[in-house]
Amino acid sequence: MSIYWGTFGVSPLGGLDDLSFTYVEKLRAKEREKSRGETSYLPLIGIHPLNVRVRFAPSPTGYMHVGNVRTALFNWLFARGEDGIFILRIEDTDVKRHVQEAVDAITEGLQWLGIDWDEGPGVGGEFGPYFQSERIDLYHQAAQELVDRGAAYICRCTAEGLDADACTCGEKPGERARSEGEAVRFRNPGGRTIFEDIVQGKLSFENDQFGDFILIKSDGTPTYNFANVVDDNAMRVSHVIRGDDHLSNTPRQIMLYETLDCEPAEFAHLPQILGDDGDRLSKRHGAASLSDFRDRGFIPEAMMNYLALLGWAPEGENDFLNPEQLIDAFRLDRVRQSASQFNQQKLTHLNSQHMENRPLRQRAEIAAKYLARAGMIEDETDNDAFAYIEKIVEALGSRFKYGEQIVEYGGHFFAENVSIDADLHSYLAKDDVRDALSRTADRYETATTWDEETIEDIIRSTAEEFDLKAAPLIHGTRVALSAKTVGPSLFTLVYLVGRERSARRIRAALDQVPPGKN
RNA sequence: GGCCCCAUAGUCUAGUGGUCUAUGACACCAGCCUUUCAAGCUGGAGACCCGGGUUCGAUCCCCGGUGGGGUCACCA
Repeated sequence: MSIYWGTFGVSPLGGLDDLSFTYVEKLRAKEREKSRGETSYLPLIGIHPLNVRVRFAPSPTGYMHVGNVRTALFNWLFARGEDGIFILRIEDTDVKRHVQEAVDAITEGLQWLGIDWDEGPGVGGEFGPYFQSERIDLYHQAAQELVDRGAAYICRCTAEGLDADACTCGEKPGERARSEGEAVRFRNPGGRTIFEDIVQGKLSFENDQFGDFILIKSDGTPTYNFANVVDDNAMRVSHVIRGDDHLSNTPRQIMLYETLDCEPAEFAHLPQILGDDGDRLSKRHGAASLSDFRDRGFIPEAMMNYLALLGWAPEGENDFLNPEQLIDAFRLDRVRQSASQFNQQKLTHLNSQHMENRPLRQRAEIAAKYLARAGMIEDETDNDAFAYIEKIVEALGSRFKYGEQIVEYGGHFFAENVSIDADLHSYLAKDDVRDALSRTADRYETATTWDEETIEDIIRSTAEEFDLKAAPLIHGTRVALSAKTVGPSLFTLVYLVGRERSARRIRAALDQVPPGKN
């Protein structure tokens, strides 16, 4: 008798023979008895004595969909919170050759977000390899084991026009091995599969509906469901946390666990993430890829915070959490069952909150990067330029909510002139304002000191001189200097634009904008 | 269509068989602050999908309906 796959046996894959499984095994046997006759699996939430081992198992598609990122995040939060192991496994059985860039997109995305893995590409681990394309022999071994036992059979029917029931080519158990061009089918035992999903609750499926599904395709590669179970078992995965689009794969997988004499993992199926229009999130929504957000200057801790809030909520009323707090607060059994829509406004809000927690220097570095990218500064590492950027970012304060925004709010600091849109001309139309503006330009140039106090004094006293309130002069100055009605404190703005340049911009603005009727 | 899942404000959500007159956040509106905007503070508007049943009492439990979603591959 060969027990390659038994939980207690010596597995050629895992190499561990852990007798501590005995306790839970007994309890589960009891549960099984209760649901006699049916293929039933009821996990024992809360008393699982195994170490938590979870995995994120993406297929390398070339980019990181935010839905997948959220799945990775929940796995990671759970692992970190339970002192467990987080595994990264690449499901590339379908990929003809190893696509390095596609794998890089995954690892770089995770690293950027701050998700690290204990086993997987780059770090190894004792349950490797962690690329399915390198585990093909293992799937064949497992499939042959099932064929030998009569739990699966070799099928050489052509794929076209064939449903499993019509395939009559089942051999006697153990008769021979699969040869080139043949598929291996699972012999569906029928009955029902009942299991308790940590998120979705108790679920029940009729097994017959899945037919005799394929384990090994005729080209020799394993199907998703089969490779998944073989790997999850070999890697001792204790909890399978994945999107709920896999819900109906679960009974198939549990059947496989059972016929392989393995203890199924516990399952937690996460609800979908939808676009802001309620449709499935896709490229069409502009930002379905993690890199879209990274490129626009959203910061990882905010992204993580927001993603964690999709389908899950912490206890209490505070949802502004850093990664450490998320790990602390995260509970798998508090995950919701219904889909949620992705809301960029909330993300933006959280991003600005997390930005405020970053030291000025870091915010300035972010700004420098985007200014350089937009071609507004030559060299983002230049010290003088950086010192200036720091002052601008400081002045902008909470207005600077994510990286890309610096171009809009701060771009004019790096230009000689600004162009004033017609709808802002009214700020510069009145004669008394124009005269006062002209006067302040002169006074900037002749001032003996140059600081914000001096600037404020010039503006307020000039306003008085022309019998104006300070506000219209202030507003006119802002438009003349920045071509905007919003921005930092005006006196800071003048100071940062600089003495000569402020004077030049004011005069240029008066030239550019024709006087209007008072 | 079969199977499966889901249903609290525009969005993300908390919540319980009875002070639920339903929690918090984003967005929205108003006020305060202020030179503008942002931020902040204060206040405001805004929701338990529908119909039955169980119950003294249902947002909560059960059934049905409706709506939404997932899945039905030799894709993952």
